[in-house]
Formats: sequence, C-alpha cells, structure tokens
Amino acid sequence: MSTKDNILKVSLKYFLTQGYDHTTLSQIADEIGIKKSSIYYYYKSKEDLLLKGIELIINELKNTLTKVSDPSKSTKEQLENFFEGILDFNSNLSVLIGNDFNEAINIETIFQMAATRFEYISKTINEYYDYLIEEIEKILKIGQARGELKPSLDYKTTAIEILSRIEGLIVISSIYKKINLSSIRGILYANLWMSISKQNQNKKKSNYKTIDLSRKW
Amino acid sequence: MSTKDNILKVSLKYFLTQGYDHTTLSQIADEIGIKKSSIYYYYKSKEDLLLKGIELIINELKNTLTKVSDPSKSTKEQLENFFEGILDFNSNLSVLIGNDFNEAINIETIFQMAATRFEYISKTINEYYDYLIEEIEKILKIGQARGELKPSLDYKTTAIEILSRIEGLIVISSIYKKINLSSIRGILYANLWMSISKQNQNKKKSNYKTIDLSRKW
DNA sequence: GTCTATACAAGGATAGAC
DNA sequence: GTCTATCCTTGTATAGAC
Repeated sequence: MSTKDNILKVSLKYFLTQGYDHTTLSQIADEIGIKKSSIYYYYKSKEDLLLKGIELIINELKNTLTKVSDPSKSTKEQLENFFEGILDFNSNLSVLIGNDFNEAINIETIFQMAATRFEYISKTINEYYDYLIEEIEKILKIGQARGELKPSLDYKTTAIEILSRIEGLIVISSIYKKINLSSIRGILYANLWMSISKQNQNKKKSNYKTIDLSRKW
Repeated sequence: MSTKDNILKVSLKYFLTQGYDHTTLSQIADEIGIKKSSIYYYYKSKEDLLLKGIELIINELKNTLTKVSDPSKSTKEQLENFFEGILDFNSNLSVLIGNDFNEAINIETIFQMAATRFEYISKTINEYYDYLIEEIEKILKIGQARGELKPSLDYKTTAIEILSRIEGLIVISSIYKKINLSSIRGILYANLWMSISKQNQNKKKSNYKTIDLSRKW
C-alpha cells in the first residue's frame, strides 16, 4: 500500500474510533513510521484528511450496495441484500480498522460531526442519505407493483423506517456491548420483512416463529 | 440559576452540539460571562464536567420515563409512553440547548465517546442501557402474560429491536435534515405496535391504513 | 519523498490577589 | 467566589535541508 493510502487508512481508523479532534497527526505518523510533517506532502491539512476519509467510506459503501443490487431478484432478497450489505460494510470497516468483525463501527458519528462543522462536507453527506433513501424506495416501489408488499404501504415513510432500523441497530450495537450484532441481525431482518410484506399469514407466521426461537442472542 | 448549574448546562450544550474535544472552557466561560479559571472553583476538570453532564442526562431521562410509566395501563399505552418519552426527552434536550423542539439531539454520540475513553463512565452508560432494556422487557413480559402481544415473541430480542428502532429514529433525524421527526413518529410507533401485538387482523389493518396515508412527512 | 527545526496558537490547569 | 497572570504542553502547520 502506498504511503498516501496508508495515511488515509490510519487516519480513518483513528477518526472513527477516537473522534476527529482527539486524533493527532503525530499519532497517525507514529503508527505508519513517518514524521508528521511528511503527511503534509500528501494532504494539505487535517481537514483534508477528514474529507478524503469520508469520501472513501461513502464510495466504498456505494460500491458494496451496487454489487449486491439485482432488480431481477425478489423484493425480499433485494431488501435483505441491502440490509445485510450495510451491516457487512460496517463490520468490514471494523476489520479494516483492526477490530473484530461483528463489531459495528459507527460511521454516523463522524458524519454528523463533519456535517455540522464543515458546510461543504455536509452536502456530500446529505447526498449520501438521499442515495440510501432512494435505493430503498426503488426496491419498495417495484415490490409493491409486483404485489410482494402490503398495498397500503407508503414507500417514503417505509424507506425512512427501514433506514432508521438499520442505523439504530448499528448505533446500539456499537455502544451497548452486551448486544451481539451477528446473532440478532437475521431475526431483525425477518421481522422487518414480516411487517412490510403482503404475507400469506399462516405460512409466514410459523416460519417467523421458528426463526425467532431458534436464535439466541 | 446558580453559576454552578449554569456552567454545567452550557457545557452540556456545547458537548452535545460540537463534541467534547471541540468545546473549550473559554467558550463556556465566555457564554456565561465569567473567566475560564472560575470554572475550576466548581468543577475539578473538563472531564469532571463531562461526567456530571452525562449523569444529568441519564437522571433526567430516567425521571421522564418513571413519570410516564404506569403498569395499570394497557401494554400499547405503556410502550407508546416509553417510545414517546424518549423522543420527547431528546426534543426537550434540544430546547434546553437552544435549538428547535422537534430537532433531535443525538446523545448516543457523547455516550459512545465517553464510554470508550473513560473506563469509569463506561460503567454508568452500560447501566443506563441495561435499565432501558429492562424497562422494555418488563412491559413486554406483562403484555405477553396478558395476551396483548404475539405469543411467539421473544422479549429479549424484541426489547433490543424496539430500542434500536427508537435510537435509529433519533440518529437519522439528527443527521438527515430532510426528515421531520414530529411528523413520522406517530406512524412509526403504530407500525411497531402492529408488528408485536396480537392483532385482530381485520380491524387493525384498516386502522393502520388510515394512519399510514393520512400522515405526511 | 522524508526529515529536522521551528513558528505560532490555543488549550487545560494552577497560584495567588482581591 | 471571581479575577489576573502565568505555566506547561500539545497541536497544526511551514521552511528548508538532504
């Protein structure tokens, strides 16, 4: 890996785990084995490092979601891939950073900080959320047209609900260590699907029950 | 308000909106109209201010939830009061801080930072989440015994799901400004209740439909 | 491309006067 | 209880040698 990429990766690691302000350039340089002044050869400021880091995260996540997106699949599968895609991305980020897989990294924190403090980054982040909401809405619209979802569903509201359920899961599991993300994500998606799908009541209910009780958290 | 309380309130305001590290004692002192050295007469360090601020938030939230808690009410109402209680608390915090009501303040961010950086605060915060989960579980257990909830429900998993749905809503609405919390919270609670209650399918379904379409976000 | 040296500012914290 | 003065450390950033 090039020094430039390495600097960015290590910066991101500390920004995400310790916060932007608490991270110092010396810390980053030390870990790589260079002097902090060398960072300025590649990046014009600490703020620049933050922006590049956020852009990296967003692009990586979009790539991940594009990769798993497949409109030919059933709505259930598409949504599941989306749901799992975001969670996996968080877990992978955790690995990139040197933590456990299955330990979620909370990217919302750095997004919020950057958005409130740097006007021009705020734009990037809002577009990111627009993108996520739109992707979910797209899946829901098609699913509803195909009759796979409840006809009464308002897909705007539902998209927000789905996104907030995913984000909530990440946030909670990153703070409250007693929750094991990997062991509950399956059932939580099952519950989500149950609540929006035009289910065959009898069949699905028994299915749900099985999943529910077979899992431990 | 006493100078001591005022310092704490203003500190909290900045810790929550700008982050702990980005907040300076001069900033706090300036807003109150004192010198920063005077802060040390009341608090022994900036870290002390953080701890006291977090304790204040947690106690206030517990008070709010205790106030609305009433086991004699129906499970639906109890859960709704809990759900709304947390959201209202966030909105009230926003007001305390000088922002709009209906603009959620993300207390998770400061909790996470404090928990990862200061071991002894981590304990306080974990107890707080224990408390929240227990409260929800209590309501669910009674509700299930009374036959108001789906018999297949695993209340441990469900409690986590409920909490993560609430937190997710707060986080999303605090970052993504296009979401208006006040206009969607009602329907999101209705959806939540729908998914866990032992519903009379026909009756509830039409009810749900009405709520769903009458609301705009 | 990486280093040493250094400028400059700001933050937390303490001492002691009033 | 609040202030002034000051200490000490650390952070970002730049200049310029190699």
